[in-house]
Amino acid sequence: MKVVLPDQTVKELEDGATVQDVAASIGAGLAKAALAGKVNGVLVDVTAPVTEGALVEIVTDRSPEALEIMRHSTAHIMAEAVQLLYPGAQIAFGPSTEDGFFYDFELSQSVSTDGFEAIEKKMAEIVAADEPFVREVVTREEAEKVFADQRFKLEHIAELPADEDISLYRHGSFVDLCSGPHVPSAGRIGAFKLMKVAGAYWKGDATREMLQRIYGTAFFKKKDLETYLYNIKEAEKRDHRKLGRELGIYTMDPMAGVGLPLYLPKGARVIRTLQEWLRRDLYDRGYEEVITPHIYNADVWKTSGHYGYYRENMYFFNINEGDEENPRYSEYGVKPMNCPGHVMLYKADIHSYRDLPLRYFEFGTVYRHEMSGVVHGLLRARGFTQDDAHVFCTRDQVVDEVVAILDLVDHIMETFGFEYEAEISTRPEKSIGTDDMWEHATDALREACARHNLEYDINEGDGAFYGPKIDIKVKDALGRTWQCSTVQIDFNLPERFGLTYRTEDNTEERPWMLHRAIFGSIERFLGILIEHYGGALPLWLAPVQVAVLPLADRHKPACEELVAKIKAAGGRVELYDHNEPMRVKIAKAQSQKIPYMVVLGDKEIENGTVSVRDRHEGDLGSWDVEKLLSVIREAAL
RNA sequence: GCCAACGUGGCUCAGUUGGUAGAGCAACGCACUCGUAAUGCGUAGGUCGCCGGUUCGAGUCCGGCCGUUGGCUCCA
Repeated sequence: MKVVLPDQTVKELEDGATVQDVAASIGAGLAKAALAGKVNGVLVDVTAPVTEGALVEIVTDRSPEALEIMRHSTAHIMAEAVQLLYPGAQIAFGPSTEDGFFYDFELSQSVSTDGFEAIEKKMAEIVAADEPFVREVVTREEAEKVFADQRFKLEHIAELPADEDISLYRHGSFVDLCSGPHVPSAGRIGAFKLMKVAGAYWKGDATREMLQRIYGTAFFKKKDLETYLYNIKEAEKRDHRKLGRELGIYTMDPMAGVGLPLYLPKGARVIRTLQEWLRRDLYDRGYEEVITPHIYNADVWKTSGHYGYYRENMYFFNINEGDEENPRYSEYGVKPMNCPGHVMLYKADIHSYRDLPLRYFEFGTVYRHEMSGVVHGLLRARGFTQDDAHVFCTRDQVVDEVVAILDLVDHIMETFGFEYEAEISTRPEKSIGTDDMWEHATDALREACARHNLEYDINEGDGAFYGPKIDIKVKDALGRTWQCSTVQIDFNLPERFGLTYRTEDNTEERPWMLHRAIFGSIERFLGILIEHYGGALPLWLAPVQVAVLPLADRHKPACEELVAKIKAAGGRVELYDHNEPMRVKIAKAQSQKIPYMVVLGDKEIENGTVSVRDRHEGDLGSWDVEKLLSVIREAAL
């Protein structure tokens, strides 16, 4: 059984304590009450009968686990309220999640957020009534009887192992198939709030019925809920779509088509700066830049296999290469990836083992016809630019190359202060290549991670059909994780395009091919950066680094001179020459998150100084012009 | 693609039970020439996403389409 105790008490007990230990620690009376589920602030599971000397698994009330239990119970109470308010509701699953819980329903009439108030009110009544959660263990036949009118539950029961006991939790009028644990009674539920409704497929299967999912959250303390809601509001202020517009980064025009962002001058500046920054690093690391076409004859896609497998997600078109009288149509496809181009470049020459590894990189803009429902600002667009590279090497060089890529990932993520997680995806069921190749490749990825002291999760069977991969995921301001960097081994394209190299022994060998991207999509990475920094990009990356603010019209000529000097120092600068009071100019520059605002008035012009304001620190006082210029020079690439 | 909600000037939003569109910011003009987060006055700007229906009359009600948002599924 599981007991949730106050944090302080837990410190004195270890897992595996007996009921007597708990009693000794918190006092016999309290323990007895606690184990009976009657002490406020002490959650007690009801999964097992209390017997003297029984082993107790102890969980602190501040532990995530206690919160999870309580949230799951809140989900049950929500489902109870929904069943009372929407008679005939079919219930599906209702687990706790990272920041709350949800429950899936099939209802005769759809719920919208307008219905939340009524549900929350009903939930509050249920909590006030404080009825106990009661666990029951039943046979399959009994369970089928209980859930005779719940088709999703019946389906689920049928899938449970025949010999296994089935546990139910009853609460008030509500009963659900559930392994628990739960709080002892509804009164233990803390502050809760319903958050949103969404559609979700039964069992996550797109071919099954769409259910209505209600999301909510709960905390032990009202204050924690309020903090949570406040944090969401703060995170919304960082939304890259909102900031992207406010800061003049990009825009979307519905006429252009879904998921096709147009980059405004400031957005273009940032993207080009990011590219230039990375380009220099890549040259240092032995990469060579290449440029390949945006469209290819369909034959390329037939050879690569995309024509067969990913046709639906590509943009194909026909063009008349003859004339009106004798039309001769050729089919072309816009590239959804850069690999075939790099493969063709490899094929343009014969290669010796001495050439390897060969590292081609390209800022390649690709177009993928993503499903309409998934596009999301810059984070998931239909057109985007990959910082794509392909490494052609020998079998023995794979580990070193992957290590080098992980080094690069580390350097980039560290520069921006991103925390990231790594995942290795292994061989899926449908895949090509030999066992030996998969084993060697997957081991190479593991070894590279080990050498790099990079911890990773294994995503069994989630590799691409053509090879295993390491994915690197970073978290955005709203806690969502986005895949950025990826390292993939490809058994497919070298084979399909017939790539070879000459070995030391003058035999022909197939090179190994690695795909890798660090930003993944430069535009997506920019979106994540905007949210990460709340729009206040670091000085070296900011589209405008300095705003020059004349105090009055007569100071404009001096300001123009300063602007020229900053430009000459490699700085990006804007002159705020509207006739507005200084506070207005400051406010505007501040809301544009410009790193430095420099004010020129009579005093500064006379002394040859500038008055500098930092977007975070505020007024920095007087600087020599030269000091400002050296800061700018330092930030230049 | 699926479910739901939403769609009013460049942006943020108001518009009562259907009676013929309004504010702030931004823009433009004038005044103010200003010392660190938003000066005053004025001008201009909208076939209320598109198409169809109901009605004497539709921003408002109904249907279809397009788009946006939140999720689900997907992401070579």
